[in-house]
Amino acid sequence: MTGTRVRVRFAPSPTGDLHVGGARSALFTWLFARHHGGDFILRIEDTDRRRYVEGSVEGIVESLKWLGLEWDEGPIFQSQRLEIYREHAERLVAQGDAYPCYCTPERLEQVRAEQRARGEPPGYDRRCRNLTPAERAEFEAQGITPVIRFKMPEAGTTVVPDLLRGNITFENRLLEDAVILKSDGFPTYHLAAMVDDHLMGITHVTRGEEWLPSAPLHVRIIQAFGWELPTFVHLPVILRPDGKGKLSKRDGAVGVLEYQRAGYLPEAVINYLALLGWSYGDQEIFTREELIQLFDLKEINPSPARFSFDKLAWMNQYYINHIISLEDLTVRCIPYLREAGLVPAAAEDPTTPEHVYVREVVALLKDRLKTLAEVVELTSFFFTEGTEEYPADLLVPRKTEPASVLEGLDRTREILAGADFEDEAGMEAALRALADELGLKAGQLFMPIRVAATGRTVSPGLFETLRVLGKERTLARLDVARDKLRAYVAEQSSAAG
RNA sequence: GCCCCCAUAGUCUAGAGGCCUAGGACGCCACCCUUUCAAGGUGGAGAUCGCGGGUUCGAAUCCCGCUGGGGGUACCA
Repeated sequence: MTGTRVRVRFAPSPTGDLHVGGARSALFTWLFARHHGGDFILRIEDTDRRRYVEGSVEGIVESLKWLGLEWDEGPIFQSQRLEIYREHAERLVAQGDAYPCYCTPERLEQVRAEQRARGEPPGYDRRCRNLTPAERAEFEAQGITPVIRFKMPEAGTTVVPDLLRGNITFENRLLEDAVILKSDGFPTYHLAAMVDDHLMGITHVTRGEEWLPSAPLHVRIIQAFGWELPTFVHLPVILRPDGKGKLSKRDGAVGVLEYQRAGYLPEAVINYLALLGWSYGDQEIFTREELIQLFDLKEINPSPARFSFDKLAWMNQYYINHIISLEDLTVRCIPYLREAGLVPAAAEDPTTPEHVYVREVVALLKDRLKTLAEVVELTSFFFTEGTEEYPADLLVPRKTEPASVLEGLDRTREILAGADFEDEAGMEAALRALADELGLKAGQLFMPIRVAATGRTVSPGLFETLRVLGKERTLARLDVARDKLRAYVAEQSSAAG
């Protein structure tokens, strides 16, 4: 297969949102294609009408686009290729490699039940494998639409070559005659995927490890057609954080689009997913280009890995704090702030004062943001006239007298009224001196100011916050705080007295 | 039950016979920085390399068995 152009595909079935496991398969496949300058094809395996979920194709497409995994061909829908699969199934029947089966679901279920009762491995008993033409005609006369089953050899072994695990040998006698064409005329995965992979010139079949048990069937089907085997790469499954089974929707945020909504960066998600089963020495942070250059399917660790929400969250924060630029972060935060109604549309234009202001705010949050969505909660007070409502006692730190806090705020207002708000160091020096004079620790003075200015006890650095807030709003908020505190002190003393 | 895959700290992993007194990262703990929260810095706890046999002068690395975990066992993918 050396010398041929690499062609790979991502082939999800439209049964729901694209989840992180599927996204990782797509990523590995895409990286391999890009590394080799090959083709990445998107194929939709919609051959089960019962499990089809409306809108999931759109979701898959949106997810892949968001992650930046662009495809070169497709999406190709298997449901539009039914004729192709039917012809191939008929060809196998004509060659004697497949046969129509008229057994009812009820009979199959009964057979399985009996096998289980006898402790035998369940499987089709091949009753229709050797029907006489007369028997076949009889079933046809009854109007039964048959399924087509593939004839597995009854003895010997089938070897599946897997890129990550080497040759895997299966006993043919333990394999059954699987259905390849259903009675509704749709193919099963086994037929459709093999036919498409061949017709589309797929060189490397990347798919989840859950396909390993049916791989010998696939090998036999391909051989029955006389086609060349592709390179099989069975990617390890992703396990739940507790390791108990495959990761699934029940385990929390698992859909790719959920991460988009929660304010994760696609590059962080990509980086995290790449590290789940693949590594490059001690390096952990990779640009997309580095990933393309360094990635190799052969180096994938075949053991299943658990999904860690914690590490993904860390990765996202790391990208926000250290990788992307301030302007980039600003641009990405604006949609969240817009949606919350905190900033005007003008902020989207980088030449406007509104945009510049958002950037100043975001600059203060760059080291604190874990997700983009958090920007709303963490910065809302920068975009409103006053602060949100807060209880008066929030202004009084532990082990501090309300009266001295009130005095501190009064004096602070006087000092700040005459201060240059662009001079953070100057404001800090003046207020530190004030704290000294009042016999307070810096924190005992700074916390009330913080609460007055922001309405909360957690915020960016105090003086940069004041600078961005500006004198007018700061003084107004200090006035509100002083009134609130005076009322509180009065209430306390009357209660005490 | 049967078949298949996998097996280094709580988690993701480095390691392809001697470089390993097993390296990195997340998480955890402590200290430093410090006006809160983060970020950052320094240090720490945490792995008899699942267990038992081999092979070898020498094994986390090779072989076998066991155990554990995972996957499959559909007219689902």
